[in-house]
Amino acid sequence: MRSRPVHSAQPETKSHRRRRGTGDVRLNDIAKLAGVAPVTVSRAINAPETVAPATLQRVREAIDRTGYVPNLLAGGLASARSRLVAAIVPTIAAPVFQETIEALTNALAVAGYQMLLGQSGYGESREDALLEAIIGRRPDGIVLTGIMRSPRMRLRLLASGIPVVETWDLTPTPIDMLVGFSHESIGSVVADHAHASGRRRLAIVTAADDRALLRAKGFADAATRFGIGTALASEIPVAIASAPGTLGGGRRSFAELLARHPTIDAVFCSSDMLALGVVTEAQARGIKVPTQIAVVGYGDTNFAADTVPALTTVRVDGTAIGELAARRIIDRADGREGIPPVTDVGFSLIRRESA
Amino acid sequence: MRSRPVHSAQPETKSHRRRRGTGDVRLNDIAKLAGVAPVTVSRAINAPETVAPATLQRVREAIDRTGYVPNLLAGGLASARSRLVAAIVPTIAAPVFQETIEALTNALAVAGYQMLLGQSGYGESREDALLEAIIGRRPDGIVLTGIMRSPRMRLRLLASGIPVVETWDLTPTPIDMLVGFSHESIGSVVADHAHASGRRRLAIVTAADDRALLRAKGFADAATRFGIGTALASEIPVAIASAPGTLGGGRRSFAELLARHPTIDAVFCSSDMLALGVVTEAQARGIKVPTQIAVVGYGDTNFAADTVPALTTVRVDGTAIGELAARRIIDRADGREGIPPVTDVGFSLIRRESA
DNA sequence: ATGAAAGCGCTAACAG
DNA sequence: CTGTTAGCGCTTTCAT
Repeated sequence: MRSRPVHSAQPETKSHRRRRGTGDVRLNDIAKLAGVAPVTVSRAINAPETVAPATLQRVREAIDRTGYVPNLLAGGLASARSRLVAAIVPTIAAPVFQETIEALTNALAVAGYQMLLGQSGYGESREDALLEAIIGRRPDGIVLTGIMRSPRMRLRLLASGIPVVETWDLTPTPIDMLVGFSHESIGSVVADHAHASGRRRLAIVTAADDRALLRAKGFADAATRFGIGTALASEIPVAIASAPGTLGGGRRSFAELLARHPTIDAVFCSSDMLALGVVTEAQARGIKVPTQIAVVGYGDTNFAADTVPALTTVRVDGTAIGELAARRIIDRADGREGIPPVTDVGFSLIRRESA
Repeated sequence: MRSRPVHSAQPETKSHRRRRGTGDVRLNDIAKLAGVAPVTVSRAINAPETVAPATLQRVREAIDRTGYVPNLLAGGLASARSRLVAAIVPTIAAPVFQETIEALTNALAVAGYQMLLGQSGYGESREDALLEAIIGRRPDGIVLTGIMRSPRMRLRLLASGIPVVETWDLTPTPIDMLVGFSHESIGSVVADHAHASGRRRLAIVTAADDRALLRAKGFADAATRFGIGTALASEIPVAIASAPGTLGGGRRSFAELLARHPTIDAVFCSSDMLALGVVTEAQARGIKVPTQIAVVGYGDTNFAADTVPALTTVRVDGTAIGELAARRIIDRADGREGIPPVTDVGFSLIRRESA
């Protein structure tokens, strides 16, 4: 089967005929080597403070000598704590979530947890299988980027009894816990800014994505309250690009928008990449940004400050979201009380040159 | 401890005083409901073709009725196959690896495996802990993005006996299996292209990253073979930006390069984002691309085709890498023979407008 | 095609 | 502080 060298020959220490797992040295072997009972080794590893220093020393030596790595599958089964947290993202390619995933992975690693990563963005049937596979691992928590909309899945998650943190959104009815912010508020704040800057013919370029559409809605609603929009209609012109937003998508959407509404003077984009596309297309056509048209992005991606002109955008602290999500799960696992079910991390409008 | 509703009350079916895991319904319960032995339920789930249709039917009904989800921790422990594959990336933020991770996750999910994600980019000590945690889960395979350089870690991986696939690089001495391509060849091919286009004063903007430096080396070596470089010296001017490469980093590096070597006529960048930065800085200074200076990127990121001018870049099929890596691991797990230890997926130079 | 028995490697519970 | 005992929930082996 395998053909690579293995640490040492199978020790026939114990049973009569048995199969054996990948690892060759077990807790028991360490116990024998150190001259203690297996439990003591377990304690030395998981709760060193409950073991006498001298014993600890002997156990540690035995571990170092053998290169023993505890089998966490067995540990998880016995303790009903897997020290595993599942994160479900629509797709790994979405750069907005990266900061969150990165912070989450780190915070979990520091606390001795591993992260199981799943992608949900492949239709209902696959999503069902994904959830099944995840629940089957009995993770100590599940972090969702974006709230879960499918009622079936929500029910399944609830029934599983596993702590769930939904993120990157705000909903009055979270499955369990939530760390996010209001997308509609963002749209509203951006519209305020455009209005305050004297813009009156607003438009939207957005990716076809639930949360992006929510921001667009907040923007459109606010604009409508101001009584502004295109020249005649009170409706805000919208161009929808396929998700995820790309530079090319931004260019094409802006071109399309311009063809239909040549007089627009501000565009709110659902991502910085789309915004950069709009700026690129504007420059290619000799339209001045921000003089003739203001452009606002979303995400404060690492290029936003260095484009020409520098992008005005909305920043969300993805790192904070990841860290808080980790904290919520760990607190639950530790049986802590009084964990806030909903946390709003807010956002900020970063004013640069493009608007 | 937990305060959310749980599926049903704890069934006191079995033991005298016992603790219980998260899930409430077990294989045994299904067996009783369906009127069969536990093994039969196990078979119905893992090898349905070995069970009589009528029996299968009854078992499936029982599963549907209860919402039973098998405990994979227990299954993994008993079978010594965890159906878990670990992927280790330097950081999640590196966009080049996204395609690979995405393809890997999918290919694994389809085959019934889950992916454990770990970040190595946080220094030796953390890397050690990471590896320990991963090995402890007894994954059926480990995929490394980039080869592992630390000898300690290489040894540890080897000793674990777990199948390993190194990716995104080519080395004569892989730990186990490898799916990658030659970074030096890329540099060499780009230098050829620059030379063939009549460029004679070449320069490099690179992130401080092992593989990027390898491409830079290939580029510099080829240029030296042509006897070209700056006006006098045969050394190629290099500006090093901190990893990961950003648009701002590209702008600053290019400015620095220009200050030292005002006559350069071609720049090879270690990422498309850096290349976009170079183009941006050039435009801000009124330097024409490609007329006055040619710019080549790396990655063929989704914006490369749509910038002005469109970026000439190097494309690597990250999806193929991910899929092949998954295949290698699954083939190993299935005990297949004749798995190629090294696979070179190659790359291609995408000629667009910037060079 | 189905079942009985025996663990996989670890930890919780209850002493001492 | 340390040990004994009894599983965690599943799959393997061997038998029918």
